[in-house]
Amino acid sequence: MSKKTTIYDIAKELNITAATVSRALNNNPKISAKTKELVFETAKKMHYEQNKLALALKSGKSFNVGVIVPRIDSNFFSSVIRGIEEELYPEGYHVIICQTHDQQELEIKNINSLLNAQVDGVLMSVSNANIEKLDGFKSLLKKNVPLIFFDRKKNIKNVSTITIDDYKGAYDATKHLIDQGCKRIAHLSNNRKLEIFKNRYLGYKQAIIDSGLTFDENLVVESFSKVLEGRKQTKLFLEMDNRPDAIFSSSDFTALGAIQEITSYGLRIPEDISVVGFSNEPFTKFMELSITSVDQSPREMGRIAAQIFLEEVNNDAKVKSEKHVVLSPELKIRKSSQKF
Amino acid sequence: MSKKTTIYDIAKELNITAATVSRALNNNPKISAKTKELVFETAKKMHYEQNKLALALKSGKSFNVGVIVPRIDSNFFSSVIRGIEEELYPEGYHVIICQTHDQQELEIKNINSLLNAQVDGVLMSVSNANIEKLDGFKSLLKKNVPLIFFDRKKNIKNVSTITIDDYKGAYDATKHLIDQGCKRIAHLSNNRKLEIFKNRYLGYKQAIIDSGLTFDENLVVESFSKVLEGRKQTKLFLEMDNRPDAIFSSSDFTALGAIQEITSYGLRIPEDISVVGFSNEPFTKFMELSITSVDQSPREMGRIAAQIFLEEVNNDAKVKSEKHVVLSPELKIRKSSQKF
DNA sequence: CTGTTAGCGCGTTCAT
DNA sequence: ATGAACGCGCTAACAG
Repeated sequence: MSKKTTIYDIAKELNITAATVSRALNNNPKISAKTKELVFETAKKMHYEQNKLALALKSGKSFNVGVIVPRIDSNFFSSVIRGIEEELYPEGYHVIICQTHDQQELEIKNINSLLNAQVDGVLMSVSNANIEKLDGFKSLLKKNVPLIFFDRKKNIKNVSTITIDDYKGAYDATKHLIDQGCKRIAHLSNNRKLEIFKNRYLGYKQAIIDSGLTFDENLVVESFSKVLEGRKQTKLFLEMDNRPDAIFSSSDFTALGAIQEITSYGLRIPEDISVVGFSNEPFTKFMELSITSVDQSPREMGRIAAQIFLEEVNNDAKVKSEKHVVLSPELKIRKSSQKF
Repeated sequence: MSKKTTIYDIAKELNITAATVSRALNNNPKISAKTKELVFETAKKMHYEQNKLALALKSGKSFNVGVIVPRIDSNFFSSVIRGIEEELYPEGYHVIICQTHDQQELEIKNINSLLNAQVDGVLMSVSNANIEKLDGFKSLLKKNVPLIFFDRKKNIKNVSTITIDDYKGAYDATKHLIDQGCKRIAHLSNNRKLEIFKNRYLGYKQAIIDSGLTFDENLVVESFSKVLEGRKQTKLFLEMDNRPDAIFSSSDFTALGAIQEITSYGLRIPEDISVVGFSNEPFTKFMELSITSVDQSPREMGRIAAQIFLEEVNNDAKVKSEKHVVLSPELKIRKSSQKF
C-alpha cells in the first residue's frame, strides 16, 4: 500500500508547515503567490489528493447524499436518479443509492445506515409498506439532516416535496378513455394509503362523475405493481357479468398484465377493451401493441429534488421553509386506447 | 442542530474515560460486565451513534464500495447491483453507484471521485468507450484499492473478474437456431473490442462452422445496444438480395428493434425470420411475441463479485492472486425462435 | 480492568 | 505571510 501523501508530506518536502500547505491549496489570499505555486507544483509531483474523510470529519460535511427508492430496476426511479446525479455531481456530491424493495424494515435500516455514514441529506420516495409510521424519519429530522420526498411523499412539516399532479394525470387519462367511447372503466389501483395512488383514484373517479357516467366501486381493485398481479386482477374483471370496456391502471406493469390477460381471452384491444397505464415506462412504447400511458418526467423530477436539496443545504437557513413543487403529467396516447 | 452525542459525552456522564466507553461499545473482553452494561444503557439513553467518519479516518476503511456501470436502467445491471447489495449490506458496507453512460470521460471522473471518497474497493463493468486505455485504472491500482470487473472486463494482472461464458451462450443460441432449420443466420454485434461482444461473435461463428453452414461476414454488423439501432441494421439485412432467415443479436434491445422492423415488413416471426436476443431482460418474456434470449444470472454475478471483494479486503494478502469466475449462461427458448 | 496518550488528515484560530 | 497548537470522534499502544 503505497501510503497516500498528505499535506504533511509535502510540507516536509518544502520545509514549511502543513497549515501553510493547506492554506495554499485552498487558495487563501494571505499566501504569497510564490509559495502557492511551489505547493501546487510539488502537490502534483507527489500525487497528492485531499482526503475527503478527514475533511468530512473536520467540517461535518461528507458530500454524500443518500437516495432511497423502492427499487432501481424501474425506468421511473432510475431516471429520477439520473436527474439527481446530473445536478449533484457538478457540485461535488456523491450519491449513495439504497433500495427498500418496499420493505419497511429495510427502509428504516437504510435511513439509519445513511445517517451513520454522515450523509448531508436524504432524497427519498417512501416505500409502499411504510405508510402511517413516521418513526423512521424522526432520527433524520432530529439531526436536522435535510430530507426531501419525491413522488411518494409523506406530509411532514419542514420537509419539501416534489411530485407530479397525479390527480390530473389520472383525470386526463380517464377522460381520454371516455372520449374514445368507453362507458365502464375499471381501475387497477394500488395501496391508497400512499398519496399518489389515492390521487390517481380520485382523479379517475372525478372524471367519470364529471362525464355523467356512473361510478362503480366494484370496478376498483388494489394490487401491487407487478405484471402477474395485473393479470390476476384483470381476470376477475373479465369474468364479471357486466365486464368493463376499459381499464385505467395506476402502473404500466399491471397494465401490461391486463393486456396479456385480455389477449389470452381472445378479446381485442382497444376495440373490446381499452387500456391505459401510468409512468410511461419504455416498454409501453416498444410493444407491438403500444400502451397509452401517463408520463411523469422523472428526470426533471430528480433534477428539481436535487436543486431543492442544494438550496436547503446552502442556506444556513435559520428559517426553514418547506417547498412543494408539483409537475404536470402528460398523457402519451398510443394503440392500446386509440380507437380512431 | 441537536449536537450528536459522542463517546466523550457518555464518558463524562459516567465519570470514566472515552477509551473505556469505546472499549465497552466494542465488546472488549477486558471490560467488566458491569461497566459494559452501564455504558450500553446510557448510550441508548443519550441516543449515541457511532460516527463512521471518525472511524473511517482512524481505520482507513470507509466501508463504502463503489460500483461503476454503464447505466442502471437495464435489468441486467440493476440486478447485478442488487446481488452486490445483498452480499455487502450484511457486512456493513455501503454501495455508491456511478453511471458512465458509456462515456470514457465520466468513467475516469467516477473512478477518481470514488477514490477521493476513500472507497474500500471498486466493482465495475467497463464502459463501451473505454477500450484500450488503461490509464484510468492506474490510480486505482497504484493505491492498492481492490478492483473487480464483472461482465465487461479488461485483462489486468492482479485484478479478479467474474463473467459469463459469452462464447458458450452465443454458441448455444446459434446452434438452437440451426436446429430449428435456419440456414442464413445474421448477427447483430456490438463493439468487438469489448471481450463480451468478441466472444459472442466467436461463439456464433464457430456454431455455424461446426454445423457445416457457410459463414458469411456480410451478415455481421456492429451497433449500439439500442432499439432504434437494431431497427436500422435489420433494415439493411432485409433489403439484401439474399436476406437472412434468422438474427442472433448480442443484445435484447437490438433484438427488439429487429422484431419491430421485421414485423413492419409484413414478415412473420419465427416462420420467415427467427430472432434470438441476449441478456434475458424482463420484457423479452412479457412481449406478446416473447423473445428467446440468453440468461446471464446477473444477481448471482453480483453476489460473487461482492464475495471476491470481501475475500480480497479481508485477506491481508501479501500474496495477491487474481481469481476468474465464469458463470454458465442459459438459453431461454421462447416464441421468437420456436418453429415447432 | 481502566486511564493516559497519541494519531488518523485536515482546517482554523491565535500568535508572530 | 507563516508557524504552533488544537479539535473533529474514534481506537490502539502503553501503562498501571
